[in-house]
Amino acid sequence: MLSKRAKYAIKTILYLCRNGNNQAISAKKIAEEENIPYKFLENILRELRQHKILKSVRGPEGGYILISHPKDIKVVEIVRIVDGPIALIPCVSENFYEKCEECTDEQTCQIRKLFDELRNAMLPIFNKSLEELKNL
Amino acid sequence: MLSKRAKYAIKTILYLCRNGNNQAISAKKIAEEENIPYKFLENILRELRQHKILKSVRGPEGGYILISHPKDIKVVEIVRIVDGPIALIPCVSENFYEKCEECTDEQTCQIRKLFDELRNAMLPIFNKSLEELKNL
DNA sequence: ATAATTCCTATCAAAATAGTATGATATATG
DNA sequence: CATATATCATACTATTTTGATAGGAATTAT
Repeated sequence: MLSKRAKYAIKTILYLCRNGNNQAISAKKIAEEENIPYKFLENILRELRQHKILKSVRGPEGGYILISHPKDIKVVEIVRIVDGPIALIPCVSENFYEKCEECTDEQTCQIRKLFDELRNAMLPIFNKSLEELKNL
Repeated sequence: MLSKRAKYAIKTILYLCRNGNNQAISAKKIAEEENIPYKFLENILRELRQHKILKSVRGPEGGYILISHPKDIKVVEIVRIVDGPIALIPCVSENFYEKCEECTDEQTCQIRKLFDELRNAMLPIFNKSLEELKNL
């Protein structure tokens, strides 16, 4: 399952997309409009800023602004930042690889092969840009 | 992520496949051979039995036997029994549908559209039979 | 009778998830 | 400069899910 954190993150970025990236939009406003718990959103926004998805402006009239154009932000980036791996088992993850404890031979593991296929099927969907998502 | 429960379940069924479905195989043996905690496995086996994936024989020389031929058992069945929905958000699940709390309009929700596409991309992979999985 | 097994319910511990609290820091504006 | 409005940072808490264990009852081949 996608975490609420990730869902909120995507919603937030979609919201920022819709509102142009000229002026900063405050966490408060995003929280109200998108129905996201304010303090929880703050955490998410900080994480997105630290990963250079958006930048912040402090003080009154401050808020958050997307760094890149929506066409250059992929859904997969957001999900990886917030939720971690796309793959459903860690031994087929590109970005968060981990060996399975009990697995004796990765090369012949049938479960691994299946979930590798699965990951490859999922990736093209996750690779869509926020621009494409907006126009779905 | 796939739960260990689901992974153990698939491994168990693959093990039963390999050993033919003539004679019952005990939980003890499966646990040892496949490195699954015995008591945890018992729970999983019971669930699979209750869902008619396998049948049990009690007493000495007892154990578990697959009910159907591996070609007639789909990975997706096992995952749904053990882990629940395939879809990453509940509002696009066929078998475990739930409305998203905050969503105002499902028809226009872009996140929903994306995860519906995702689910449709995942399904063909999950629909493989255990027989196919064995021969991957 | 015995031992090997499934069957069942309850319980537990650890980890992940979702959210809250508190307060420091920065800054536009009057 | 004072104030109000923001972000920034860390730590905490509550709830749910996951992974596993405990203890014993019921069944049955030998």
